[in-house]
Amino acid sequence: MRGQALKGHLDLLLLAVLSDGARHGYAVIDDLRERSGDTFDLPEGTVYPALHRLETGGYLSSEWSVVQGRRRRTYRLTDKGRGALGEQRRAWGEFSDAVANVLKGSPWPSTS
Amino acid sequence: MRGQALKGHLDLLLLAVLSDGARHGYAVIDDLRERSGDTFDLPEGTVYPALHRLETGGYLSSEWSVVQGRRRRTYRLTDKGRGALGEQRRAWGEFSDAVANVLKGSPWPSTS
DNA sequence: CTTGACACCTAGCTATTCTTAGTATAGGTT
DNA sequence: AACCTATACTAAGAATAGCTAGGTGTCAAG
Repeated sequence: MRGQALKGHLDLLLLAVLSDGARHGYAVIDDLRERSGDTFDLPEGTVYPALHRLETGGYLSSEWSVVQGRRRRTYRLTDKGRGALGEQRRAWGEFSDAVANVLKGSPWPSTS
Repeated sequence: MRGQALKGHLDLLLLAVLSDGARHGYAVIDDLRERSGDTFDLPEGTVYPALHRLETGGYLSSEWSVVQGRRRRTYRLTDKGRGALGEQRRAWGEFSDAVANVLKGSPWPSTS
């Protein structure tokens, strides 16, 4: 997963993971990696700022706690966030269908 | 299709359209719009520079002609371009599968 | 007491698309 | 003739947002 294929789709992924239940940032990263079969192994510098942005936008709320001496910030989807997830899912469906339609016109190479 | 969901996927789309046969830039734009069901209605300022970039990279070759008084630059996939298309298809498949896997974990909203 | 996993943070860079504006021909309309 | 629309290409700058790279600190294992 190099390149910037993620652009514009990161929020969808984060909201989706958090719609499963509240999690702290590090756990979001782990979950995303596992659920995607190692395809999305995102750096912290990508995920933390994105979570902050989503919270600022009112899509997430957060709460601090301390577990075994380590501080954690646990994020939870707000109603607005849940609504946004639905919209982003819709947009993803439209986008991926459109790509599929463009691709299906052209032939596959001979199994490189 | 607002936002920058396209980032990182534009080359794939252009190569796919051109793998169907040589076309000039304007025709690429039209084709993309039609094939995607109006989802990808890209501005010229997006497509032309991208075609130049692909040609500079050796993925496309171009040829000038004049049709009804208007000059046209017709682009054609090179072998390198065809190889890149295969690789980009693979990458798209991996990407979209990964997104699907992340999404399927979380529940759908109640049909907004 | 050093290493590695856990857990968080931010400033600045970079890549790429989009915006905006311009050139030019052909054909139709008023 | 003047004007508009569709066709067709181009360049320069703005804007977005993810990534790099660096930093803080805790805990458990070797």
